[in-house]
Amino acid sequence: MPPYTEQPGEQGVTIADRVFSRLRKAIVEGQIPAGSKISEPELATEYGISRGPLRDAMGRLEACHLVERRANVGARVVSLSQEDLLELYLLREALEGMAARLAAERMPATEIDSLRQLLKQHEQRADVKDGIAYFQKEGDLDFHYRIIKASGNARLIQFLCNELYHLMRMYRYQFGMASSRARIAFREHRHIVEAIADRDPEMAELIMRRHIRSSRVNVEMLFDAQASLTRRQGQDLGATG
Amino acid sequence: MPPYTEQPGEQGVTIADRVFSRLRKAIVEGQIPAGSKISEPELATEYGISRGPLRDAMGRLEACHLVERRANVGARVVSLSQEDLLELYLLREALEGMAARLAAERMPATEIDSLRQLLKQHEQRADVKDGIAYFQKEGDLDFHYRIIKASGNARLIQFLCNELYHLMRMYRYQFGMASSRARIAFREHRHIVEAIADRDPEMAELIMRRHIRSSRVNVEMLFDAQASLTRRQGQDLGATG
DNA sequence: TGGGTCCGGATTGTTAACAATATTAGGTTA
DNA sequence: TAACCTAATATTGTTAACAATCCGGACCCA
Repeated sequence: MPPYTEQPGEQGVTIADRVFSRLRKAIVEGQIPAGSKISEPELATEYGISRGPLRDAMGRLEACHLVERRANVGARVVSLSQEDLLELYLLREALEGMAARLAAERMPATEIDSLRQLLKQHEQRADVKDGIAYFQKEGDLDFHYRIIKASGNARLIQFLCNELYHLMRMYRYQFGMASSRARIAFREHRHIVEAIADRDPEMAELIMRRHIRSSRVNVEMLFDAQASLTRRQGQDLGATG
Repeated sequence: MPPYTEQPGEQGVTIADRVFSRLRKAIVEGQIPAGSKISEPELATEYGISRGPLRDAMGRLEACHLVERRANVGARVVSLSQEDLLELYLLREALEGMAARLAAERMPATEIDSLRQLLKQHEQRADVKDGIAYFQKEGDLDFHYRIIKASGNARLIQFLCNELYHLMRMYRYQFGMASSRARIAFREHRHIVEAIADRDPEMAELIMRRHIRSSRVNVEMLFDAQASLTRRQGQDLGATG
């Protein structure tokens, strides 16, 4: 009875590949809590493998910033912070702005059509109530994913889609930032596509940057509201205690 | 007689740390040729270590894009291409533009002074003939390094200074792009510092982006000239052969 | 009671042997 | 002669045992 059985979406020829995918999913979705310590022997026996490929997988997780290691001490799942999320938004603003610029220069007309269809799908689902969550969760990422791919810049794609993508997903899972911005974001997406279709790189970059910056500001306000709320709660506790 | 003796600049507590630094240096400086295959047992015996920490080090080298691995096949030193270098310049344009923007917002006045002093040193050395090469080789990187650090964005710093920095150094070593642009580049550096001192983020980003784009265009022209040259040589060979 | 030192347990880093995979050379056949 | 199959070989992936390092608690001392 092998304790490790392959699951869909865990493609990869070597054990380290598969356990990497599996661990990444567990971390992103919070099954292994953020900030928690990871014991190598424990995980190894749990997955029914040896420590060798596990350490390999851990190294890759470290490379995409999902775990942090200290020599002779151990590894912890990365702990998410509000500051870090805001920093990530700045990175995305710069890089995805560039991606939009390049997409406007190079994206084939057929793919632009395909992108328009994607937005139409989003529009239909956005009418449904549950659809908003969907839109925020995966649809938005899908859209950005496509623009990045359309940039045709292998390094840009590699960095955003492999190294940062899962970290962003982790933030979405754990902070769960569904918001009233869904409709506004959707409209911004349409403007971006229009700029790309117009072959206007400057405009495409500008709108994409503003789009991401708006998301950032939105999140920032959310954090501020949260902070003032907890502060008030703290005061209440102080009064009653 | 241990075949492995620590060298300066190879700090790191674990064997994997040290061999990683050492391998990285060897690859960047071309002692291990670009595109060449890496044999694990060979390197392991050469460094007097086992394959375990070597594989660990290889994994990290892969993470910063200096080697490429294929399962059950092996690892090769990354082979540099002109297209890839041009892609890298686009990344830098986006990210270092953002870094300059942030630096203009946050860089302490004392550090701005220090940066001015650095430029003064460059100015003095730029007068010397050998100085131009120095300026192009390390001085330029130093300047950009400082701006990036001054951005205060940990992710930005991490990505540019750890993951991409050594790859850029590798390109400089192997393509050796000293050029007549040294003086122009120096003047652009001064403009960037002025914009930062003026606390003008827009301007700082704009100039930095133009600065990097100019480098990119310069390299592009160099490649074109090179290509037409080899093409002509090919024709000559065809005529004489 | 507070601080410091030392020891034991647990965890990580490292090693060498074992298993599985891909490449290459050689032979065979159409 | 060229294409294909087969087997040998070398390389990588994996495992389990060994060594080095760090963390926590007990003990001692001021």
